[in-house]
Amino acid sequence: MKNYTDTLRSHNLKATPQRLAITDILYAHGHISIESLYDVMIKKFSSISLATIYKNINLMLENSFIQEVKLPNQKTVYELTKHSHSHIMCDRCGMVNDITIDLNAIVNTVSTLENFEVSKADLVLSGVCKNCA
Amino acid sequence: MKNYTDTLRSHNLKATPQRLAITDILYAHGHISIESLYDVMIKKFSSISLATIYKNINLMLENSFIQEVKLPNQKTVYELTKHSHSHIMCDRCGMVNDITIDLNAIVNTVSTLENFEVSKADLVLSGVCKNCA
DNA sequence: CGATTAAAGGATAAAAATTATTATTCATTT
DNA sequence: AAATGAATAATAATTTTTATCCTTTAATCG
Ligand SMILES: [Mn+2]
Ligand SMILES: [Mn+2]
Ligand SMILES: [Zn+2]
Ligand SMILES: [Zn+2]
Repeated sequence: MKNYTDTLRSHNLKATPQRLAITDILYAHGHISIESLYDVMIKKFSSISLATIYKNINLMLENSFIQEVKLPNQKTVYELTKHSHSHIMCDRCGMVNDITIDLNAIVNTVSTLENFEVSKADLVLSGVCKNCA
Repeated sequence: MKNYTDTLRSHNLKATPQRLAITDILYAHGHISIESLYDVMIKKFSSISLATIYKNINLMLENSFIQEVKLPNQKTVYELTKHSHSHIMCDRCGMVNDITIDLNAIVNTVSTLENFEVSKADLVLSGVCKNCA
């Protein structure tokens, strides 16, 4: 398991046990909601406050250490920041996975056609995963 | 201005003045948040309850009369259900506009490559609009 | 129409989610 | 090891959303 101490520090975040745990959990789960994160954290830190979760998640968001993924009909999930990518989400089991798609063609089309300077593309494809099919 | 009485009824919703107003506002604004919707409604119905807004929005969502659009870093907005489309959102002024893009190629690629049965694609391109550029 | 009835609205309380405050504890620097 | 600024836990406060209860009203039918 990777040690995120230096990564946290490089984002101007002190490497506390709680933050290292949050990071490990994000790494292990890929995508996780505040609620689930708290459920996992409380097992390691029996007296952790939900406010600590929120504060850290918000701080990490501000520092772009993590990013949020808003999903249709489901709670927002968070993940460690990685290369730009899209998501598939299963309506049956709730699974969320990364997918890498080239959206350049679309971005270029919109840029010129709409005269809109695109800086980010958030795409979520929902449907039924292979396990649930 | 279109009269939505029959449209509401066809979705099994009684055509009350409040609902007709909500519908008109959605039509006029295109995309609107709960908060803004309430601000506009209170001008017409000085004693309307925020709960009525929520109840109606949730009902209309269930009946697919309207749909919600989740946006990065901004509050969820709602719009009248129309043909499937994507959105551009300006990070400066908050503008949200519809765009029509053919995502079939992408959907097909993902379907086969990931063995995932796609039923919906939610795409939001954020950046800077022409007015703010 | 005018009565009937199921549904909707308004007021309000309650619950859930998020943010703010503050004393205490801890990570980092010296 | 001590100092210090930041993070945590506990808690309160705020915001957002849903539930309840009673009144009002839209739709139906004679
Ligand atoms: Mn992801
Ligand atoms: Mn739209
Ligand atoms: Zn599934
Ligand atoms: Zn703009």
